[in-house]
Amino acid sequence: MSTAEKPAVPEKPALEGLETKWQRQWEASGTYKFDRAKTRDEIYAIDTPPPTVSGSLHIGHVFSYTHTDVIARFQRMRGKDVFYPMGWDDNGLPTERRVQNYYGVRCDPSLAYDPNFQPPAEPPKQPISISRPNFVELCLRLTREDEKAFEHLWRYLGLSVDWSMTYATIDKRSQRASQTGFLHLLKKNLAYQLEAPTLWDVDFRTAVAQAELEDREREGAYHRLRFDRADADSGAAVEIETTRPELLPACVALVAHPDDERYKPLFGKDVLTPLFRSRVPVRAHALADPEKGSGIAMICTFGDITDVTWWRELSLPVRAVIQPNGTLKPLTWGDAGWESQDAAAAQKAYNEIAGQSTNKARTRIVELLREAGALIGEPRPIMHNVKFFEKGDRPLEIVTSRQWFIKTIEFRPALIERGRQLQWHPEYMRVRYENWVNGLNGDWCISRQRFFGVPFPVWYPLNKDGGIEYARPIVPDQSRLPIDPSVDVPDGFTSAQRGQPGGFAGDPDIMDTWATSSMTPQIAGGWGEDDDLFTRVFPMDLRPQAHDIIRTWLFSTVLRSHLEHNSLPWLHAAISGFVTDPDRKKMSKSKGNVVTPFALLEEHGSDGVRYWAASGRPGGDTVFDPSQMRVGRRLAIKLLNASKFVLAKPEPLGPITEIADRGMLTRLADVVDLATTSLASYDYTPAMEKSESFFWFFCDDYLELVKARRYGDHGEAAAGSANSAMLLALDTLLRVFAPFLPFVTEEVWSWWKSGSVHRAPWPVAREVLGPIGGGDPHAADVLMEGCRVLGEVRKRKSEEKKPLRTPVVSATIRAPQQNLDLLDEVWRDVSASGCFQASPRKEVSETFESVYELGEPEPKQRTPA
RNA sequence: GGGCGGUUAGCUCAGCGGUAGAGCACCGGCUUUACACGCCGGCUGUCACAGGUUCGAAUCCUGUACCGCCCACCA
Repeated sequence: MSTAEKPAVPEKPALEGLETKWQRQWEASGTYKFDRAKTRDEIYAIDTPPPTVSGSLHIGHVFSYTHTDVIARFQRMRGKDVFYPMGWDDNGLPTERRVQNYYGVRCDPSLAYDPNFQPPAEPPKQPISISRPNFVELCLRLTREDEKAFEHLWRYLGLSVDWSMTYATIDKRSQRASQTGFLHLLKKNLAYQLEAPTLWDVDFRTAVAQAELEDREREGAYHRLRFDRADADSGAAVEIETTRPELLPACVALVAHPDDERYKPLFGKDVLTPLFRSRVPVRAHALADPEKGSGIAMICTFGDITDVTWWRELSLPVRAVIQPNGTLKPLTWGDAGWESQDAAAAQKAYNEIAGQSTNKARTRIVELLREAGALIGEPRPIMHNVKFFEKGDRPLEIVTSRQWFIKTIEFRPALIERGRQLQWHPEYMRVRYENWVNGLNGDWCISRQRFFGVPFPVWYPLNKDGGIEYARPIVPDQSRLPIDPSVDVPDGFTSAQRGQPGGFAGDPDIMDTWATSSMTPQIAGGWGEDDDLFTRVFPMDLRPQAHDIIRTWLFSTVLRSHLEHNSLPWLHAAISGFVTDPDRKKMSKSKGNVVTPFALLEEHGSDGVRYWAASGRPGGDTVFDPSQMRVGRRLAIKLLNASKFVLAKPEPLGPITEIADRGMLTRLADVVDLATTSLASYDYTPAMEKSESFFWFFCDDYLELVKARRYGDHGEAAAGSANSAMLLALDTLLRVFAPFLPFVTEEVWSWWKSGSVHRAPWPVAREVLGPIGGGDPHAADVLMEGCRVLGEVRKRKSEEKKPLRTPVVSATIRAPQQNLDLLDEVWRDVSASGCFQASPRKEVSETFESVYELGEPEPKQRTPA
């Protein structure tokens, strides 16, 4: 299938419509179909990031997914069978939130399923409460719509995905993999359940993981409070500073540094909390910072993570006041755990804040403290960082609840080692991973008190009194997975026994979205259900992703693979940066600076947008820049037109003998080598850049230089040499550009070749140099000298404001001997291209000060051949 | 507080030990038989700053400043 009989070169080639035309053709021909008959070493497997379908796609997605596609296309042309599925992340809170707003509904798990429920056409002001199954149905309905829109965009962008291999993080396969993985961990005692203080979002009313935290700067204030000594004989008081005085009723101790001379005498002694008159000990702990506040802090259950550490390490009692909804719980002072030297006064004070949110309670308790004389001075306003759930609106609290955890902390050294085995692109991103692993302060909490997600495949027996026996979970046989314990019944029970004493109860929680996403290599690779496929693709070759989710997605995937398979999930991680606006801020929906990607693809062409994306180096943030897209579009158009010119004579017409042709191919071979090296090392940017600059040289200098000869001005052999050389160059260039500009290269390829350029072999220098018997650096020097002189002539004509076809009547070329010698060898082409009417005088000179005398341009052109 | 990137022409960036580069923008030309969605030419810089290594530094080392980001037990 060398060349077609007659090339179908359009009269006026254009980019418009190529996206639609070729995405259809690729689908019809199965161009990107994965061939599962191949063995692991013949396969290049990609663990695609499943985009969150409930969010909208923005230009950042187009940017980073293009990078992956460039690599995929390169590897495919290198002969690998590319395993490139697409996933959709439809699991979790973002979907829930979108469904709530889109349909105007709220999930109420206590309601029964209504098979006839249909959401109203317009979301009502007052949300409708619906059952969990109804809610999940709406989630699935909406995500299906979103997924269609995403796929449409991806196809239009030209991602070379095998679209028969999509998965969604909520689908049956994902649920099965997710639940299987969980049960394995449970069996190996690597997953466990614990009632413990947990980071808690009071609006979503769910536990969240450390990886989902973010700091936000908020106003706060230092309040200096006086604690009296409990021993009657001592009047000396202790002063502490706190930003959260409303937690005073939850105070269980004071703490200072063991070496702090100021407080040493107090260690082991008791003090009384103001207002509530609870007796609490003064303790020593190395985490207390003598420089902060007054050097002594109050420990509450629980104000922050440090409180949890102190509480655990000092074996302090629990005195919790924050409820799951963020308000202070009602309680009776004087009861066990709530001892007070003056229960009546404590109760009176507490009643002022009970049931209130932390903010309101804070305001009120400050007034009470002031009245009681326990507030020293006035609160001093400060700005400080407060921990938030990244999707939340109010500061996180710490609430004690029963949650599932995956053991993480004990594997830190092994995980660091895994990170070192992984090849990072760019290399410095490894540091972020190590920072994260080293900073972990607890096991991974994977349970969420939400509705749309993968349920825990666990039931619990109920004892005679109907109490849940958490210590004896009932798990299903693997063959039953996936299951929903709120619907399915454990073996040996009947559904009538649900919730009955002596019966069973399903675990009500769902898994954190990352608990499922951390298994994308297993899900996409068919782990547990198509093990033949799995062994062919796992461990995968590439995980492409952005740097903001190293601590979540990348980390958790490495962890799960380490625990499940004792291996890395992939060999390479390619980390892309962000798209920023011109002020260097990340473009995001919340900042209101996003641009709809589809409009950009239509305006600049997918190839144009991909060109801009490919200019962003791995790991580097890139400015959103439509002018670069225009440059890419121009490049694509230039490819069409140059190809049309080259393909005017689509058959090689003879051996490549002319020196300019040999020089051009020699330079091209260098470009091929460089592009290959750069792409093979995941550094696609130089490949694009060098190919592009060579191509413009090819068009504007080389083609102009040999044009006349190619038209036959110097005989058939000379014309044939040019023709054969430019055909070979075009063939090579189309393949080099194919990963970056898949549409235009495929279009041109179709004019004269059969099959897809994207299945053509990646070019190698040997093939380019074969017809000229190897590289010829001298020929390249000759070519460049010819171009240099041509440049001088053009400059002269431009300065004289004359057309380029203006003849050079006479010339004196001054240059070093070496240059003059080179020029001699290519003079015929230079003379024709520069319109020299006579041979120039040549003078040896160390400087280049040639003189060109211009004549009058010929009024009439010769007719085309 | 610790760390990672970055700082080169108005803009976006390449160069990473040997006389400062590209594209865009801007200005001036040119209907040249592939392309006016084009072509030719021009203008533009104490390579953030300060030291050091070197025959020679944008390039290597040390420090400083600023920008962006990551991490941290921020009472």
